[in-house]
Amino acid sequence: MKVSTRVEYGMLALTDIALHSENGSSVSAPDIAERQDISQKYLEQILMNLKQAGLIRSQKGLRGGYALTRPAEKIRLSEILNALDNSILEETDPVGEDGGHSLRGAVNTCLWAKINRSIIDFAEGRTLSEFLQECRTYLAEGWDLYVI
Amino acid sequence: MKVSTRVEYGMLALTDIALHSENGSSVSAPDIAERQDISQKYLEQILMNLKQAGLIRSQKGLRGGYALTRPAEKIRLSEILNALDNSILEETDPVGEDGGHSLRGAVNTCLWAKINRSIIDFAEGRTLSEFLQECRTYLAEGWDLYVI
DNA sequence: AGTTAACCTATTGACTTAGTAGGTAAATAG
DNA sequence: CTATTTACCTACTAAGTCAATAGGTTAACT
Repeated sequence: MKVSTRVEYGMLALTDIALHSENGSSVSAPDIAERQDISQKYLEQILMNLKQAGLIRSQKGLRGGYALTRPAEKIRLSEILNALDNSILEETDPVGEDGGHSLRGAVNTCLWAKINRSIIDFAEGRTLSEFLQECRTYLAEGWDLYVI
Repeated sequence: MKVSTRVEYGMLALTDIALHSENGSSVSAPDIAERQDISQKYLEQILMNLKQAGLIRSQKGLRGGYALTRPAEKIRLSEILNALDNSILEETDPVGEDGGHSLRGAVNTCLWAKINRSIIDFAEGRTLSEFLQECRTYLAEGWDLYVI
């Protein structure tokens, strides 16, 4: 499955913010864009999505930027995906125009609903902090994540 | 997650063929299109994909049509999806331009690779016949699947 | 007052999706 | 042999999405 750059950049941004903000300090969009090699203007739009979803808060002006509104343990992957992509976690409607009592309804019920359930369960069961932990593991292995 | 009409119609077509072909008889595209309410021309393209993938064989001329090349128990959902959609079961490349040793690589490895794994495992573990069984259950409950 | 950075809106080029359209080639029935 | 049926093939298109780019305005800090 292909993942959109919006989701990918959003994860990069959240990770960058989490790893760079010390005792509540903000991380600016230009800094994130520079470190993660993302178009700054595009990143700004993505950060707006994350803010609207309540995952980050912002501070204007010099030394401004973005910070998580909650500890990373309380940010679910599902929240991130919903903020950045309105289809990936969308449940298939098992009931079509005909009330679901059709072959089309059966396809949805028997297949897509189950695939979707597994994706949603995965996304709801994972948090940003778990991902950060895995990143730290990679860092310990000598990876260069451009984040420290 | 949104499923393409190509995949949806392909499943409908295979199901229709499986439920309508008796002792190896063929099911024609016009008949499938009529029963399942799909554009015939569009359906033809989809059936070509399924044929190229070796899931159905065809017979031209009057009383011609399509039939499964194998019993439904031996047709995996993963084969169907691969025939109709070249991205849904595509694995995320954990290694990017930089050899994967970046935050971007970590995102891919830690998240998408796992989500993809679960989708692929599901698709490889299921067959068309299991789906047909479920359809028959719905039929027994009085659904009108336009297939019998 | 000047700089920094967030916020907002519009536009664009490339690509994909979901078909439509118009044929040709082969098999069969009469 | 001919007409019909059906599969097969290729081109096109209208609409929508994606991934940015562009050009500003507003707020905060020094």
